[in-house]
Amino acid sequence: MPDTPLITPPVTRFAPSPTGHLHIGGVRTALFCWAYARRHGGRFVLRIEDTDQKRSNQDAARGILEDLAWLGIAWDDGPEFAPAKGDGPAGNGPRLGGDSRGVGPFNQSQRLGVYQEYLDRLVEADLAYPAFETAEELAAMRAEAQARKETYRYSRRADYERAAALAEMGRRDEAGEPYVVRFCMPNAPVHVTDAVLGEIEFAEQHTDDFVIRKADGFPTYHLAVVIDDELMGVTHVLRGQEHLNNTPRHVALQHALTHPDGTAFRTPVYAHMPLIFNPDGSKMSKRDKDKIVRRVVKAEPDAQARCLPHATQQDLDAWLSDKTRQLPPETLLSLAAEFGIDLPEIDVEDFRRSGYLSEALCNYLALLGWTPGMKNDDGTDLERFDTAFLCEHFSLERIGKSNAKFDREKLAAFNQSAIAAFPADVFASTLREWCLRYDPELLEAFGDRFDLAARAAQPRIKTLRQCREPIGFALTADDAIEFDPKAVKKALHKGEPNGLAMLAEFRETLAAVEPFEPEQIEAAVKAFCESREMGMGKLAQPLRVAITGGNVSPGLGETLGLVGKASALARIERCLRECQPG
RNA sequence: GGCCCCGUCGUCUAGUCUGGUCCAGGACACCAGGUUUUCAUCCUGGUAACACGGGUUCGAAUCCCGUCGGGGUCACCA
Repeated sequence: MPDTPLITPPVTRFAPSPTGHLHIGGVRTALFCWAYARRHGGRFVLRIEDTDQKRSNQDAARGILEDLAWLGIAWDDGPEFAPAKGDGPAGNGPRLGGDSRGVGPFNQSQRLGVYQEYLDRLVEADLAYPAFETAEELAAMRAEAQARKETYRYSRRADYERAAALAEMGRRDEAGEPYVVRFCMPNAPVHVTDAVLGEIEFAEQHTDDFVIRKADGFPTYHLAVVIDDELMGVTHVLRGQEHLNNTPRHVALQHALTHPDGTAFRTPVYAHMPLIFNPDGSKMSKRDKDKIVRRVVKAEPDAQARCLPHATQQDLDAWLSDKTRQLPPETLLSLAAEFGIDLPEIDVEDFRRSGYLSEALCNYLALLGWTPGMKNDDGTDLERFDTAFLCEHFSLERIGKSNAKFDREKLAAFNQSAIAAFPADVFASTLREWCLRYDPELLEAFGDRFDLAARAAQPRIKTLRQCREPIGFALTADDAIEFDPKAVKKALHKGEPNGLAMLAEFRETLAAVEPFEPEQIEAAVKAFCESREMGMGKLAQPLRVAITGGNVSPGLGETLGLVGKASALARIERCLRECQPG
């Protein structure tokens, strides 16, 4: 279905519930909502759906704002937020959010009065009604239906007396006793037009009279979402396909609700996006992280003892015996560190910590369920692009219909090229920001050689976290380098003259190199080899072994420059002493 | 189980609406070569898919029906 020409600019919204960091699936939803608004000169609203008092918390809400800012997804209306320097593309940018249209507040918990107003009118018009069954009674009825192999559907009892029910509602309001309000689902099929999926008809007998006001007085998601979308002028609802079955409820509510002046609610354009799964087809769940750590902990014999510094015995036992239980993120992190486990990345924060760049993440995610459908000059499909491109070309009609599996390998490939594409100085400062947050020791360890370390690592890593690998030799003490016997044999013992002899000879030359920087070092090695009419490898490989213990390392100049002249000479001396044949 | 959605290489996908240009193109991964002082990068080449069965048609990945498979959802969670 083509996107209809838009007379008025669209308004999209992203409406997470603040129960933790932003889930990777939510990122894509937010990204598309934002891109769609930008593409058509509309507005992007961020709303916090905190109507579940038990699960919502303000730290999580704050975390989600940070996550979005880091990704460079800027909201026009919503909670105010000042991006910090490390917050990706939005860092040091203008303040995010605000309420220039006067449609806030944007936390649903602050809008209770609004919902109650609409709810009252619904009850008054007999489009909704109070219900007094207890949770136990409902559970019993469900069990009964289950036994008959039927799906339980709530509907108003035939002997329901409205006057008596309203009286009871009034009494309970006075007495502060709980009850719920249910919506009268109309007895007719509901048609939904979806920009991705097309026309869908939901037969009336499959949706029951659902709760719209909970016993604690809060609205349910269904009521709140419909009222807020209307009041905030939302024209396009992009969300995951898991919400498809909720849509007839929302459409029915839109038909029933009216503004105080009598005007009707409008139905927005819906676009339900395919879901994202793990490679094995399972759901990408925050619990995956707990699952993998729990498995390791259960398998380790002395696990309990090793866990205790990180968590109380009580919490641990509860967590170990209940598969649905989650440990606080920090605890999980320290346990993972304790047992050397790589946690699967699920939330934005996980990917950020693992050293993925927001550029790569956004690019990869945009491709999960959407393609620009354009070619590069060489005829290959265009799939590397930035968010500016996305904002210019995103369209609902090119959203796919089938679910996707999340492929970390491809993400890593995107990340690697994003890293490689940075100018050296930009990469160094990107890595520095990352280290500041996740690996300050590394920053400390390299000191004024940090930029060189970044330069050596840049072409060799897929994630920022991997930066220790190619330059790890520089973090080992000179006398702690372990010489790999195979490398020693190949590079130092073979040939005539052998590598050790080359090293002994080159020592003097190296000692004279000044300044001791990659370019000068490379030049010295080159000149040395040319003067003897031999290949660079004859000297380069022995040097590698002497400095790093193995035969793989960054460029020679970088490798030597990273340890510094004193260490380089010391390592060569030690190698000469300890790696003699026999 | 009811309802709803989906089904092209291992994975993400182009192509499906408007049937022929598709013995199906790209990307990631994998394999083989090449460049390079090692590694990484880079370059070249290769393996690999229209779920199945009917139908419509001169012709089907593309249209129709059925089967099978996958997913979502059936809460006082969102």
